[in-house]
Amino acid sequence: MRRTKNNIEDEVLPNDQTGGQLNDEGYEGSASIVLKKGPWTSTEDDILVDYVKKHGEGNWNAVQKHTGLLRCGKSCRLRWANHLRPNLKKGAFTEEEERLIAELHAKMGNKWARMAAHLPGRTDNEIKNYWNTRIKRRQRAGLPLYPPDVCLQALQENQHGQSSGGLSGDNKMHPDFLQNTSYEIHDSIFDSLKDNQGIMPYLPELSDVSVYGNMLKGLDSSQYCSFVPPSSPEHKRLRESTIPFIDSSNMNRNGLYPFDQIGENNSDDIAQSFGMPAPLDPGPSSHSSICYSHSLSNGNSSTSKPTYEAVKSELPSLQYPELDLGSWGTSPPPSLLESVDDFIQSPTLISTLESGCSSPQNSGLLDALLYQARTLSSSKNHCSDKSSNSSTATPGDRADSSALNVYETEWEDYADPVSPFGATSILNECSALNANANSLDKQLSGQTFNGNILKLESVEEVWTPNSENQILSLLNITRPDFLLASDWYDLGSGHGKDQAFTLDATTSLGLGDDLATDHKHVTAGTSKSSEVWGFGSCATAMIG
DNA sequence: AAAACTACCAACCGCCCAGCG
DNA sequence: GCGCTGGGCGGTTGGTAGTTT
Repeated sequence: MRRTKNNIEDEVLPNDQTGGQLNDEGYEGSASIVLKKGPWTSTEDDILVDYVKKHGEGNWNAVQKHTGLLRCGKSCRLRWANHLRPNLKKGAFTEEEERLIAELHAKMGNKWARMAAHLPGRTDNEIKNYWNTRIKRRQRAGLPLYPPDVCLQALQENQHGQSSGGLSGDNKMHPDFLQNTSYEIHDSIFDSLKDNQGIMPYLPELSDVSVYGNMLKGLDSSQYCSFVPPSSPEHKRLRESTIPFIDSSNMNRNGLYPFDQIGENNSDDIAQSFGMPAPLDPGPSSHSSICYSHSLSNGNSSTSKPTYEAVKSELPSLQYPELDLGSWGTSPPPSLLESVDDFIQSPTLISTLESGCSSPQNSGLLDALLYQARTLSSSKNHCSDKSSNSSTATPGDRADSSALNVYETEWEDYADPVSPFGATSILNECSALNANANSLDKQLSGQTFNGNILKLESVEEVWTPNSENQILSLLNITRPDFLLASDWYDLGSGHGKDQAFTLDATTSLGLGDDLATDHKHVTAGTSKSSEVWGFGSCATAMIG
């Protein structure tokens, strides 16, 4: 590609390049010099290589001075590091490398440079691009991003590592330590499960944001399935999209609150809104001020300690993975965090929602819900009653949604009529909340999901029962993310995204395996379906 | 066969951070 | 504390190749 392009440029640009270099050579300080951007030509490469041979690496800004190369130092550095330095390994990644990348990503998250250190001849950028492509490809194929054995290994290592102290709550760990305990996420997840009767895998038992975030991220994909180091110094890297504290002004144009602004307690509420019991009584810790840094999503750590600053999420290139259950095969559900950012950062999501909730980009919430539902159902067989009639769900579900029935029609257009289940209940809630969150605040308080926090502001600030903030919890499900998860299921339904979505949404309603089975039936015929739903057993097994 | 579309990928850019003087 | 430099990472761009119409 580039080579080709460069070759072409070599034919076209040399005069320009060489001429410019010659003319300007030695006058780097001149304001008239305009550094070149874009693809490198072979001539430029030669110049740079010669320079490095003579002067060695480093001091890249001097390259232009010494060679007249019209490239900035950084460009020279990148060119050298990514393309010109010796021992670079070109070509497709080998299976061994792929596996290693998966393992490393499970441990490190999106620490491409660190991963590259383990892959001689490969660059961070190369790995990143590969991974991002992998995410798309595998998710599209309905395959788990991480090999099962990698996940298991991660889990084992994590558990082993955490037994020595756990990481939760300590985001000041040295990166190396984090790396060594890179699987703490899993550990935390499962510890949490154990401690909490395994009811709500999402709910971090501790106020460890990273744990929570990673749990949400799950084992799904790249960042979605990455066992990102729970914490790292990089929480500082919170950048753009810092969302100020929640207030009405933060509602988007659709009247939806960005998930980021929702307090952690929402998860409980959300779970309850689906007829789920309050997953956990996290105790004081649950109310601990937690700022779920969205940065978790991209592997950047997160801070497990409470923070009072707005946080921004950093997502990998593929921030809108077309999640499919297959990717869950060995992992916890994908994180809601991604969905949140996606929603916030991607205007297309809004439009998509408006156009029918068919966005392929947001599935985190549904994944989470599905995961919850399955976990819940597996842990509580009695919940299977719900699954028999999803649309009606349990009285609790009904009760939760009943308040929202008023808005049911609003979502009819979005609900797939084919759906035999109560997917509409979710939709109803979504619409209801969306339409009149304030009015429902009191009604539904305590009935919203739990564990679906994407990005949290300081809980102490955000979560104030009976306050406006409480509304936010309800609004969790109003997020388009929640409705836009169809892509996960696209793998099974093929063309029927809407249908698939509806079914899955139903499943997410705590309907459990029965519905999962139904869904499986619906998606039958595709090799993906079994894999997708294999997740349930896998997740259960892991939880167990 | 050709156009249109899509997926993939290499490469680059911008922002940020850490280290150093 | 400030500026410089190197480095990391997310996101984007644009070309190529494959597929579909």
